[in-house]
Formats: sequence, structure tokens, C-alpha cells
Amino acid sequence: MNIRDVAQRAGVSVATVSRVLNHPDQVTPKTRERILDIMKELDYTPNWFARGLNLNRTGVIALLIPNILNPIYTEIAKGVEEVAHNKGYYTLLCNSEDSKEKEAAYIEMLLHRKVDGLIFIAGHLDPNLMTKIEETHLPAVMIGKIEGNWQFSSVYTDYFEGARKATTHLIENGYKSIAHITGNLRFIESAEKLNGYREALKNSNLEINPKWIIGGEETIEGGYLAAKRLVRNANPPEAIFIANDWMAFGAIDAIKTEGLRIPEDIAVMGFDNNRMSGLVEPKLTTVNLPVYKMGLTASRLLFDEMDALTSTSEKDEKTDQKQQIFLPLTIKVRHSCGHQDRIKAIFGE
Amino acid sequence: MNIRDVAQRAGVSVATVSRVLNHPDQVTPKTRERILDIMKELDYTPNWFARGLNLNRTGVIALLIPNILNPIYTEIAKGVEEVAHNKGYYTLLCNSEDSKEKEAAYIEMLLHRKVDGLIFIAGHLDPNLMTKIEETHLPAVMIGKIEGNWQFSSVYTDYFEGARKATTHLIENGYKSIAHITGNLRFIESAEKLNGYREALKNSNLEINPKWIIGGEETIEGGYLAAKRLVRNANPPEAIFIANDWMAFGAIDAIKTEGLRIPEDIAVMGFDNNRMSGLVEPKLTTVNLPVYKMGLTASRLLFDEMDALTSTSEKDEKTDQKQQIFLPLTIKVRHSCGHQDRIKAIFGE
DNA sequence: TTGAAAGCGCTAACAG
DNA sequence: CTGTTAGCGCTTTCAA
Repeated sequence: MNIRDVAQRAGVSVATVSRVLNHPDQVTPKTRERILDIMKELDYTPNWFARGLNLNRTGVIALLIPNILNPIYTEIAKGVEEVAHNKGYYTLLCNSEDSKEKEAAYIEMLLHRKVDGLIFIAGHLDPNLMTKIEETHLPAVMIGKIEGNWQFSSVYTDYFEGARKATTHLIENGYKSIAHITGNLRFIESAEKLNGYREALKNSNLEINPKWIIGGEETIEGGYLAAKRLVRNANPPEAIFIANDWMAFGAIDAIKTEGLRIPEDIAVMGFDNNRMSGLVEPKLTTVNLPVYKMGLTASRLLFDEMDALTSTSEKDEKTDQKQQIFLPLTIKVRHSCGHQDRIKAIFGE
Repeated sequence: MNIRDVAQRAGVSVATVSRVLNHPDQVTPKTRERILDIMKELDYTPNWFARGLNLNRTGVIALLIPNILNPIYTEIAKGVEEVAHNKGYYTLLCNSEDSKEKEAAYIEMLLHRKVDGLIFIAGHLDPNLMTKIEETHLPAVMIGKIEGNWQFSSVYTDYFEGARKATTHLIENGYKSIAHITGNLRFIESAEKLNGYREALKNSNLEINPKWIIGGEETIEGGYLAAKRLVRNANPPEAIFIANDWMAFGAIDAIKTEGLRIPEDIAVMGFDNNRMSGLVEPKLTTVNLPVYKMGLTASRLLFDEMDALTSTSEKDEKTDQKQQIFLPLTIKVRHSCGHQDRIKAIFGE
């Protein structure tokens, strides 16, 4: 069931059949229709490999994420996939598990023109691999910002600013001793959040106590463990700012297990606005990360680039420019910090 | 940078180069090494299309899921991907959003040999498409069980039995008026859960009140709304069995919003054992669905079939048999039902 | 507007 | 063990 069968059946050459698929306007409407009918009748679909071998296009883009279990990334995926689907593209979701080896293997596969475009998470991809991507000129956009002079379009937010805002919110609610549970500092997001936290404290002339900054694995369990350590401290903090909601859920569990009330005894601030954040008890106050929108935007940027590549061969300087799109972060206030009674107590009625 | 370049550089024919890739043992170790070195030096990777065009193999399997935001499916995905990766395969994650149109488009693409294997969720795929898959003889395994005489290997659980167990657990804890919030009954899982619920009540000669069986959208919000309706009923139930944890989270929220305590005023039983179930307040008692294991198993079954296809051309009747693997369901008891005081009250101390 | 034919890069008979 | 060569199915010049 190949192009020759169709051609034979239609009494034309394979070239004509090929043309109705690739340049329909170059074929007499009448024969075009006839050939289309025959295709349907024979249930013919062009062989993808043969097509790719000639065109070097696959109709698929790839999204490389570090952890498929994290809702942040699946929501991004949803956004990405949605616009890809509208454009008639398929999305290859690659899950690297933050493993250098898997990462490299995926990129290896993706790079050699096996996909038409790539979206990846900045800071979770080895710089060497990023360089490799640049070199191949594969259209690629990154989600997040990262040090260095990278030639990628990107959609990013300001984790530093988000963390600063979050911590400031805590301060404005009267908390003076504020701890921070960091994520894996190997990742720039976590490092920036830590800096934002520091900045906020500094701006308010609050003590930055190294004992109140502790790291954890970026899981529910990691948050649980870290919070336990913090709370059992001889001198526990009044509030904790936690690098992500996932860990915050674990922390909340830990704090409650210790018999402490949130936010009366200790306040908790998260980061991400995970879709579960409104359902834990107490509902988590957190920083809203517009993940779905990030996915949508990244995908749009990618298609912009891909289009620019195909359409204007006359190097249109305008379209060749990489775009950097900034999405602001806001605080989503719920119940896990800034308890009214507490505030009153602190400020003296 | 193609196979000819490598061949030229090594002073051998393309056949030899091809052989070191496909049948290394047919090449003198010495030249083999030399060619491998040259490949590395030239950073050569075989063209995927050309390869596929010859072999009709792509080294990718696909997993078709109905909803990427549902942790059930991402955990399955994780399991699937893990074994695929170990086998040197890539996983194409396709998210149909339960849309017939997307489904069809994906299958269309996948079917024509563009992937080497397929895993899909039974009951979420149009039977017509399933027939199509069967006809193409693409190795495929389904997760779940479904009516009909399908020729697929499968890994499945017994939703009916799980629901029956869950409801019985509620009954054994003394609840007599038990409501059920169903999922979308279009999906067989939901229908079976409903049946299991009915069966349990019948076995205990308990009333099956149609007013206590209500459906909802399979989201947190859907659960919220359904629970509200149930609770505001003139004659609310003592317990609710909910078709999935996701909806149960919403229901818990709704019940608490109504000023009712769980489980003192009303008990809640979920289904899935979503990874958040142990973190909501109260911790949710639910049916443990071994999703990760389902993913692993499905993937193994798929590779069994793929191997059988390539290795034994001498139709080994044994390996050609489809396998059906059953994974049992168990109740994960936590705090959202069977409160001690309540039980005492019911049974009279 | 159409057809003939030359590849795209690779694999696997087949022959040596 | 290695080389020659005929495809795999399609697209696209180039001629007609």
C-alpha cells in the first residue's frame, strides 16, 4: 500500500500522487480529486520514514522535562501539547528524571533532526547539551532563565522576585524569625529562591540565621524531613518559606504531626501554586507560578521559530530575533500564614 | 556526515560500517574498533529515517493516556518509560484528553508503523480504533479490562471487586446509609465501581437509594459539587464512597465547608490511592490502585510481544499467546472513615 | 500539467 | 570477513 499502488490505480505517475500531497495546486483539480478518492479508498498513508528521509521534517516536537510526576511539568506539557496539536504537530514527552544519562540519550536522539523543535527546562539541562543544541540549529526554546549567553527564545519568570515577595509577605504579617527550606540548589530556581529570601530579610534588617536555611529532597518526604528538623530545633522559627508546594505538603504534615498548629504556631509559605495547594489543611498560601501559560507561550515561541525557518529564506532579521517573554509571579494568599489572631498578638492588638 | 563519509574515512565499504552498527560480530574486531573510533570522531549518528525505511522499526513505543494531569496516568507513564528506557526504547506520550478526535489522530499516526508498540487504556479508546490496531498487528497492550473478544495482552485490576471491598469496609464499620459519587459512567471503570458498590449493599441487605448515587465530573471541582448536593440533601448519608481520590479531595473540601466533620459526621472513602491521599485532612481511606506497577507490567508485556515478533519467526505458539495479568486491589485504611467513637456509638459502646 | 528518474541514507542479500 | 548493489517509499528537479 504505497505511493506506487495509488499511482497505478489512478493511472498516473508517482510524481503526480506525491504532488497532490505536497503541492496540490500543481495538479488539475479533477485528477487531484480522483487521486484523493483513491487514497481514501485504499486507506493510504504516506510512509513517514520515506517522507522524513526526503524532507527532514517529522511533524513532531519534543518537550524535555525533569520529572513527570511533578504537576508543574505536566501542566506545562498540557500547554505545549495544546498548541502543538492545533498546529498539527505531535508532542514527544521526554522525562529525564534529572538523570544526566537519560538527558543525554534523549538529546542525542532528538538532535539529529528526528524532531522539528524542542522545548526544555533551563537549569535542568546540561550546558554541554545546550551548546550542542545551539550548534545543530534545531529550533528550541527554553522555559526559565539561566546564566550565560544562550541563543534561545525563552519564557521565564523571576524566582528571585517571587521568593522575595513571598518572604516579604511573611515579614509584613509580623513574622520575624523566618526559616527557608530550599530545594536542590543544583537547580538555579532553588538558588534564586534562596537569594530572594535572603534579600527580603536583609531589606527588613532581619537576621539571616544559617540554621534556618536547610535543604531537602524535592519531594513530599523531603519537605517532611526538613520541617521536622526545623521544628524540633531548640529555637524554632515562627514561619517557614518552602521552595515548592510539593515539599510544603510534607512540611505541613510534619508540623501537624509535631502537634503544632498552622498558622497559629508556625506559618507556612509555599511556591508553585500546585493544584493541590487549595486542598491541604490549612490551605496553602503560596506563589502562583503560571505553568500552563508557560507551556502555551513556550510552544508559541517554538512555532514562531519553526515558521521563520521555513517561510522566510530571505533571512528576515526581524523574525530571526530570539524572544524572551517574562511572566510575572504573584502571591496567592490562603490560610497557612498571616493568621489574624497571631498578627494581632504580634502587633499588640 | 553520513555512512559514506565514515566508510571513506575508514577505507572500507558502507556495508562494513553498517555492519558494525547492526551485526558487530560479523566484523573483525580490529576494523570494528577503528570504525567506531571514526564514528565518534566524526560525531556520526545513523539517520533515523533511512534506518526506519529499511527496518520498519523506530525504537519508540507510544503510550496513549486520557489525561496527563491525572497522577494515575503519569505514574503509569513513569513505569512504562522506565522499562522502555532500559530496553533502549523511547516513549512517546500521547495525551488524548478523552477527545475522540485527538485519539483518532494519534492512532492514525502511530498505526502506520511509526512506532514499534503501543500501550493504551482500555475503555478510553474507541472500539473502532482498537479494531484498527488489531488489524495492523501492531504490538499493543491494554491497561484495564473491557468487554469483547480483544486480542491484546493486558494488565488489569478488578474495579468491581475494589469497589465492593471499599463499600463493604464502610458497612463493616457500621455505616448503613452509604452514598456513591460516580465518575463518568461512559468509562467502564466507573460503571464497574458503581456495580461493586451496589453488590456490597445488596449483600448486606442495605438500601440502594437512587438519590444517593450521583455522578460528577472527574475533577476536584466535580467531587466538590457532587458532595455538596449530597450533604445538603434533606436526608444525607452517613458515608460516601467516591469513584476516585481526585473527586474525593473536592468532596472533603465541600463537606468541611458545610461545617461537617470527617469522619465523625460523615465518612469518606476514595479510590486510587493518589499520592496526595495521605496528605489531605483527614487522611483519606481509599482503594490502592497499583498504578506504577501497572505501567511496569504493561511495558514488560509489550516488549514480550515485540520480542516474540522479531525473534521466533517459527511461530512459537507459546509466545504468541496473549497474556492477561491481574493485579489485585487492596484497601488502604487511613482516617477518613471508621472513626472509633462513631463505631462505638453505632454499635452501642 | 505531467512523467521519468535521480537521489535521501541505510540495510541486507549476494558474491567473492 | 568484506564489498557491490538493489532496494525501502517518497520528493523533486528536469524535460516534455
